[in-house]
Amino acid sequence: MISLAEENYLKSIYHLSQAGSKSVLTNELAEAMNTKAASVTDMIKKLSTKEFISYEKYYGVNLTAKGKAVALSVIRKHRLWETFLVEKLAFSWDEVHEVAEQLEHIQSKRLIEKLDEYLGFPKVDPHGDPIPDNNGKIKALQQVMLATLKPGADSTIVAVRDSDSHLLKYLDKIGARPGKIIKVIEREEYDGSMEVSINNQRFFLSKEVSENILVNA
Amino acid sequence: MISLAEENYLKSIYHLSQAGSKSVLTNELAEAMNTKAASVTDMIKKLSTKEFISYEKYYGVNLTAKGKAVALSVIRKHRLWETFLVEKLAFSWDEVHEVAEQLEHIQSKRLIEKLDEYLGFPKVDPHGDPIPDNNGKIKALQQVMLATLKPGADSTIVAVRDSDSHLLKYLDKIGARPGKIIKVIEREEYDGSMEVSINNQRFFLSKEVSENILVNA
DNA sequence: ATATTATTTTAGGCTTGTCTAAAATAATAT
DNA sequence: ATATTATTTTAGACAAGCCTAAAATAATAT
Repeated sequence: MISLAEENYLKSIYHLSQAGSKSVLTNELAEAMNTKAASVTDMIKKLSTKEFISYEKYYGVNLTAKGKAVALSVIRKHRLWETFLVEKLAFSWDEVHEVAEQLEHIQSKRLIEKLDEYLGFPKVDPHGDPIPDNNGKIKALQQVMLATLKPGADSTIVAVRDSDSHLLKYLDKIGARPGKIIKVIEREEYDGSMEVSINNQRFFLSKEVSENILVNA
Repeated sequence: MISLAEENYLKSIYHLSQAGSKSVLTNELAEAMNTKAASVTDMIKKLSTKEFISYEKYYGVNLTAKGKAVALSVIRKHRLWETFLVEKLAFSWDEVHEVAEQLEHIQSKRLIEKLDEYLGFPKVDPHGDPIPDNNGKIKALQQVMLATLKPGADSTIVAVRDSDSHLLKYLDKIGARPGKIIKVIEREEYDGSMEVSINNQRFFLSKEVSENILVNA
């Protein structure tokens, strides 16, 4: 008995608590959920009563084991559906997110088991993000922002952080996909931009872009 | 701008108006939607304002062209997803309905186009029901209830009316699937039950069952 | 240590979709 | 033609999830 809105909040809390290691604050969550702080407080209370999160007034929230399990199950579904859309329906990389946001809420254990099997039990989704298993176990990838690499370093792209469709389209165009090798040629200190090579082609990436590309540590 | 509840109402109205040829009455709809007449009246007003139905107080509703288009689009999605579940994910016939009830509300034109293509542009779903095309055209099958056939007649099963999972399981067990040939051996007048043969095996079917099996006219 | 600023919560209200109980209307039986 | 019964609508209420504006609390600056 968990609503769509509740699932989305739990998923967001999970992602935000992965980013920083502290409690997730009301305003952070409001921004992530595209809503107002007051609405977040309402929902937080509900989730807390249902014991999906622990909540200390004015000091943010943390997922309980129960809440984390829900979040990971939603993420699992999201990533399996994204894989399906790209591998089977020939969606391109940048088109899948919105649709997967809907599909992730379909309730049917059997469906997800069958889908997983149909896809050959994939370990990562098309963005390179790991797919949690049936028990909510997820392999933490050793990933760092491309932005942090020094000139001369080369590394494999494992994931893209933002799911903004303009970014994904751009990355697709220059061939910056998970699995690809990327090499840092030069880095400008004053604005954090860098020149890189992918497939033996050179590109300039702004700091915004290079912070969104995650590579092997 | 159409909600899940609205889509479900329109779908139900469509199905009910296929069954009988008159306006769909509030109580019929209430029963079909598993809700109360007062709730139906509320929703009917909203759908009427939005011009999905025409509504005469106390005399029931009819779909407008606009409303029919929505209903058929939902039905199209439902039937394509059912086909996917059975053909690709190896669901059995009787398991798909519930899941398809959820999947039919996913909003993405592109997804449905791709799914249709992936399935090879099927014309009927696993229950033998026709799949409306992209423009909402649906081929009306010439179908009659098995219950109306006379002894000696043989005919091809084209669809099953009720989607109750017990019924579907039972029909699956005796091999009564769309495409199969069924022959009426004998019919009891007093209770409407009949003896039939499928795959050269004989079965007794109650009137309830034989009214739910639809065959070629 | 206190004042200012930023964040969070509370209070009260809105919409959607549901409900029950009562009133209105239509259908049916005498 | 009128009374009874069945159906439908109205009225008023409620939960979920959101909102704005105001109040409370925490963080920060002096």
